[in-house]
Amino acid sequence: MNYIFYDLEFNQNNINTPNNISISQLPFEIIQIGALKLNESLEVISTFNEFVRPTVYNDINPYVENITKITKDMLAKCDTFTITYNRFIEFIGNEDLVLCVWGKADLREFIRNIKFNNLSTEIFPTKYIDVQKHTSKFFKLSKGTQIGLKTAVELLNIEFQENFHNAFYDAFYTAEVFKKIINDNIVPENYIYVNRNATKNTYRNKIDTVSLFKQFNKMYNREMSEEEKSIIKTAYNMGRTKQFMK
DNA sequence: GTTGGATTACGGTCACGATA
DNA sequence: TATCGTGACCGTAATCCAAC
Repeated sequence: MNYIFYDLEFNQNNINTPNNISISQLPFEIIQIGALKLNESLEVISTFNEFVRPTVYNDINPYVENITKITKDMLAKCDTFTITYNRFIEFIGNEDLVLCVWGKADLREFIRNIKFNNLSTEIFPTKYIDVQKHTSKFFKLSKGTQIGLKTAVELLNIEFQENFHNAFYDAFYTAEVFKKIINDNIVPENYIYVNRNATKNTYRNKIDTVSLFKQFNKMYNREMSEEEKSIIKTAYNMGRTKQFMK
């Protein structure tokens, strides 16, 4: 089984350059894919490093440009996502493989970009290892706390070669971290893409507590106490559910 | 069978920390 | 700056069970 360590750099909407694409459709557009293929002995057998010309957010968000050092000019002559994705699929090959990523965001956004470009997700592997999750476990971090890649590299005494926030080098560092923490408890999982926006519950509206308490203040001609506010809020919710209606 | 209290399961919200 | 995942917390609904 081969390991594909990959990382992505994204561009996102720039508030100063509005476009016609709904942010929920494609909040992050991939502008760089970096990857390393390792064999079962964790030896690098091939690499992949390509920039992607954006077609949605054509101007690089200043924040993204600052941390990635990727400029609009650098991407002007690059291929679009569709072409680069096909080359990436060729790169990973047909062998048995597992994707290794630093956090599940790179899986989610990769699939979202594939779907947005009307490409097939059938050929995209679903077997993955979240190296960030296992590294957090390795360092026995409290639940909900995820270690950053740079911190992990420092704590594991991995030699710095390049700056972070470069997809290829971040993939490289992810592989180096993995080599340090690998153990028998780390097994591949199956990734299921969920479009969060599509599953958001829309029937429940938020209570305007400010207006609600203001109304009570007016009715009783005084400020409601914190305890009273709590009771009012609970009673209001009970009324909405009609659970005590006869 | 009905009632009412206790427990459990589920889902929504929020804060936090991570990503680019 | 925008977005998302995770876990804690909270409230509601469903379920269980004892008492009658």
